[in-house]
Amino acid sequence: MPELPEVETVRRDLAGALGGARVSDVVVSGKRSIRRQHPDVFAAALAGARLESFARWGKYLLLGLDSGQVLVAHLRMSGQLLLALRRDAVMRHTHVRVMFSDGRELRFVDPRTFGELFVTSPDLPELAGLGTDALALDLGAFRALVGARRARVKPLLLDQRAVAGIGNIYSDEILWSARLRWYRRADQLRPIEVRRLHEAIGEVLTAAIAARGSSLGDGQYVDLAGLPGTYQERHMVYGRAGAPCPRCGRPIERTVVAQRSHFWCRACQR
DNA sequence: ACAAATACCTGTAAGC
DNA sequence: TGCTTACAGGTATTTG
Repeated sequence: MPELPEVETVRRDLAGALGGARVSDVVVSGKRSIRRQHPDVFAAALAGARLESFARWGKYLLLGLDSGQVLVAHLRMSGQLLLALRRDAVMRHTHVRVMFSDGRELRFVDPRTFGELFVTSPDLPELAGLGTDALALDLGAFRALVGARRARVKPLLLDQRAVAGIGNIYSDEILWSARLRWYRRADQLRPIEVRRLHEAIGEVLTAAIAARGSSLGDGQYVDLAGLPGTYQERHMVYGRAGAPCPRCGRPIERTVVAQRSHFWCRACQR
């Protein structure tokens, strides 16, 4: 579910709420969420540590600890990080509770259990191969990347080894903004089209962050306080099959690309 | 060397 | 009112 804008929203919330907080205890009730290491190893690495920094790389959250290690979180499709008080009722699908010495706690809730948390060293060996963050790519680097890839643009935007952070919602919004069809080959885009695509990535992701991300009808993405974002109100194509294109009025189409829904406008995407 | 299919899960909505 | 099916923001692995 969450893509770069949603993860960035949670990152900012965490930085505002938990800077300097000290972990007193960790409870792992769903060990599938801690599958890269033994839950006891995970808990021991966190116990007594203080949260010092809050970074993001693509869709990964990187919480730096005063021990020098890093708590890594990926929400995948249905994961949520929620700030609670220890006395608050624990909702269904809560798999990990990171308790702080001041009575607050960070809860990892994840119905589909695809998400995960782990503690690792600051060189992040598990993230080797992850591409440059989508908001850190300047035009020159983006040109070099795109020019070297034969892939179609939509699969390329979704490939986290190429560019990190873009998922199914934002790839469609970006392609609509750049007026490009999904199947255009990256290395065959004209220079002006590469420029439009790069600009669209920055504009769409930045606007979505300002709106605190997209929350769809099922309420799966919420911020640290459990509140939804509002960027779904500004989706131009995603989830709007049959509705008029905001640019030209022709109906938005839905087609299946690489087993995922793809929303686009036949008239103004070329 | 690729792309496509599959697997991992639960919840919800739509169709019958 | 059920019951069945399709689909969902992601990604690692297997298959072709």
